[in-house]
Amino acid sequence: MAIESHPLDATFAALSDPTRRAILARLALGEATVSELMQPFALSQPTISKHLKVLEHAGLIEGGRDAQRRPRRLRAEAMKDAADWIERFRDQWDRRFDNLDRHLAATKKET
Amino acid sequence: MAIESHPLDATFAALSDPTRRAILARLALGEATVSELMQPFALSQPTISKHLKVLEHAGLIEGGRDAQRRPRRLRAEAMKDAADWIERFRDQWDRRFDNLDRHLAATKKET
DNA sequence: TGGCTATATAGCTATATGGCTATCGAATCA
DNA sequence: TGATTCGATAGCCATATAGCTATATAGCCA
Repeated sequence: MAIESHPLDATFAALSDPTRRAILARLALGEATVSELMQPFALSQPTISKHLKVLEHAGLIEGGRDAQRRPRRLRAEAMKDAADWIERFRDQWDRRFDNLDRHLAATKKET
Repeated sequence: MAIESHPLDATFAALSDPTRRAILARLALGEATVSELMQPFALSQPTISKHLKVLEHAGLIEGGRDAQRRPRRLRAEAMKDAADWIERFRDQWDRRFDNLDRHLAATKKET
């Protein structure tokens, strides 16, 4: 691993777990407490809290407080950074540009 | 981890490493051999090969063969799947919708 | 105060990951 | 053929991660 890690490392790593993606999908509908978030899963509460910590570390969520509850909500900026990185490849799939690219690469090799 | 893993797990996990993202960026310009791909990094050849295997397993690249060379090229479909997943959150950042969302959540709580 | 509810933290285990060196296999070239 | 080049594979190590149970902390309520 590199000495210093890029913010996108943590973002994409956070997105690589299905439980965390489901949590994010839920939070897209509005903020939710830990109890609410753990509801759909057959996982222990500490496990969910750990996932939330990963998401928070990646900047994908943030937490408030409401008495003894710690409602989490989405932070869209980190998601946007990930989206922006992927967007650079858009033309490669959008316009079947990958086929064109292969053709160009093959053509260039001949010259 | 879940018993069966979603394809997106591997895709996002592959994207979480800066070396692999750099490799993908390079491949966006056209296909390249292992020797060419390892050039920008202070990493051993087997390490690069391992990264390539991760990318291939995630469906993000594919390999051809040209004599004893194994040129890799991008596979845009997997990238598109990742993009599509993230896109669902677009309105959350695009139109400052996260602020509106918070307002709605707060309002709903009052009723 | 005492007890209940909501969440965090500690500490353990098993597995996955990223790095390395050493070595093998296959194709090319002299 | 033999040497060289390109790349894959094996095997090792250190660290990170996902899960668990047990326990601690903090706020609310009777």
